[in-house]
Amino acid sequence: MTKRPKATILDIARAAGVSKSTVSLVLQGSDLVRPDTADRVRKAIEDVGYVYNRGAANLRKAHSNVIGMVVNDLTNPFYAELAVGMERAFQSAGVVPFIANTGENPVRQEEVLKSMLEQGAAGLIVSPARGTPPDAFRRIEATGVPIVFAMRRMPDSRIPVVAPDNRRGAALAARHLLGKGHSRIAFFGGSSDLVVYQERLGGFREACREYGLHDSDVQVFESDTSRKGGMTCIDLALASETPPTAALCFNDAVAFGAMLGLRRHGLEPGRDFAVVGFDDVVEAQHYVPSLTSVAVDTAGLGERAAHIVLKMIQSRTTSAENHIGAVNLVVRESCGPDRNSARGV
Amino acid sequence: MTKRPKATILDIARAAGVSKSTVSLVLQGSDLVRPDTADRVRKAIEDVGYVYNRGAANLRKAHSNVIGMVVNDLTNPFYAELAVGMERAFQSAGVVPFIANTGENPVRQEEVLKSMLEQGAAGLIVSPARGTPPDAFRRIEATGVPIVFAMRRMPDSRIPVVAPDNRRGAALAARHLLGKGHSRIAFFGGSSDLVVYQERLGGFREACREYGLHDSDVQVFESDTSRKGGMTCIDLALASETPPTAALCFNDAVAFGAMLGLRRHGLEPGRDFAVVGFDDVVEAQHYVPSLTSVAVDTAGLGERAAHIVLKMIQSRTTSAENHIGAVNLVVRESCGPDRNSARGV
DNA sequence: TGACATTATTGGAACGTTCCATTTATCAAA
DNA sequence: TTTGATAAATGGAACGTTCCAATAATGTCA
Repeated sequence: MTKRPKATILDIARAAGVSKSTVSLVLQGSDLVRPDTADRVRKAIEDVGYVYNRGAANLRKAHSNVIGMVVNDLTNPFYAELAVGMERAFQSAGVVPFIANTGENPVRQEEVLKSMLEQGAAGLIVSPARGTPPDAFRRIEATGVPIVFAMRRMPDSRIPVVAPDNRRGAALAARHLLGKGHSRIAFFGGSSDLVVYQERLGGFREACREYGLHDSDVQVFESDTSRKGGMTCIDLALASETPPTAALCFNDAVAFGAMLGLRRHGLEPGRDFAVVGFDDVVEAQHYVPSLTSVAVDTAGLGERAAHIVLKMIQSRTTSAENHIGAVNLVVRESCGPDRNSARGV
Repeated sequence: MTKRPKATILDIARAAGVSKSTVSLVLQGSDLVRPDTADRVRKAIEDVGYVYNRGAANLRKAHSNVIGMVVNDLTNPFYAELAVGMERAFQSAGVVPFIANTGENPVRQEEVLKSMLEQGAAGLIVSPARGTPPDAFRRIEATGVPIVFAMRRMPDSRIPVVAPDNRRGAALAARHLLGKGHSRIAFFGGSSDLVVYQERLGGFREACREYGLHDSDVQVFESDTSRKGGMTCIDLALASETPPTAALCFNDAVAFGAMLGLRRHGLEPGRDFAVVGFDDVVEAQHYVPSLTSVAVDTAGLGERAAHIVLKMIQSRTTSAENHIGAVNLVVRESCGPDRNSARGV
């Protein structure tokens, strides 16, 4: 419809009878311009329907104001929550972050990161896709753009990380299960190419050892970190010679899947088989039976990550402390009652 | 760390022993440059770790390649699915969309849209926040940037819309319930400031009239479009003098909430009270009881919307046909058996 | 009133790219 | 060879902003 070329700072200057420099000052909210002139300029801006050209501005300015968050799976409510936490922090800092989804696809991730960089992102928060090659972030590190990993991390990278205390969380959950008297216990879901997996499994194994189980006694089933993956795990577990009676799942999605699978086998989660999840997504408490899970304060970690990049940008550094968030086990129905009625709660 | 100023096209030119124009041509994949020269240039690009400055380019070029999707609530899996559908379409077109969340907040939405525009967005897909003022998009229309509404729309706006056939979907669901013999039936959730609400409620009422019910016979409870809202609705409904025996819910979130609420009242959804949702999010089939819902092909609509903006951008027009997507009722457990055992099915 | 300090305003260069009009290299045919 | 045509490469202006140095306007005080 509107064919007229978009208005620039010069058009405004003309309309308000001032120079482009003055308009620029007004745009930046400088107090070097007399209030009534500023008003006149603002009015002109309004009148011509001017839209600021950030691209042009960034050409001169040191910093752009775009911050990108690259997440591996937006359909997972867990990451959506993370994104929302970050947004909150950014909002109060007056910046609008751009979110991009990689759908757990390293190739897509590459494209997305490239695009963010080209757009002149001032900072990046990334939860890397599964299977990201080790050198994927070298390029970015070289550019000096502040970047932090959230929730997930790369094997040995100097990029700061914001994540929950996976090891401790898993140990907490495992101890709870073991304390209930389960002796054949399994770990469901995830795969060893994820650092998070190693941490969680590590914590799990640690707790098992504390209770005198050998590594060979605990069964571990890798799978997708999805509902489907959880169903696969339970199928395999129940088919084994000595089926476990309890499982800690890599995340809540896997746990939901496992519970679904149990029902399919005619077993009731909680009563016949104890299930514990990880992440404590909102659904966990509403599910039937409600899911015992390790709460990690997702949104809080998101906010934290946002603050860290913001600070990195401001102090133009590329390094920061890692932040390992506290975790706690929230016990609900899915982990069932004590097995060994002799023991305490 | 890296303090060296970032490389420009000129640095590459120097390194490759050509002119900046040649580098520019290579960057654009032009075939006007001799293959071996192109290779030399590409090598130089690689060597210096050059990152393309899209801002600078857009200053000269007509179109940028950023497309924004502004969604009202990313934590709602329904909208996350929508976003993913769009991404798929954009990906195969080689563009990286930027997602921004408004969290159902019109003020935030304003900021987000402004930012997208300033960034030079070539096109926009928006599902407007609840309570968006009627003139919120006038600014954007004036700029001539292609924009389409997805899932939600504004009262009377000429902006093209991609949405499911809400009226028909609601009618379908209501007829199913009425056909089962329910005569006291309610509509749960949503509020009249949403066009979608009016459409769904309209279809619902239409079906009720077909079955001889008066408008006064059907009970309507407005609420948040969330789980919490659903719980409120069921509380109110059960407290009424003539409680309904079935409800169509504004969306699946409300339906989940209603089912939760029912349990709290000692009633079993499906058996004691029929619940039908809308949108058919992935959880619907996994819930216990599984939720009968109106499927709208969310991701498909997302793709559709993406294609439409893409076409609008290409043909530099600001108008397009609306797209009303087909819907169908997927019957599961939550709507229970027939009431009147004399009747069919 | 003049001189000076202070406050407001301004012109021009620069940012990194694209695109057009040219120039230069290459190749075929005469 | 020379010529002409075609292919390849190039210099410079332009895009819309910021920032600096410089100028113009205003205010203060003797």
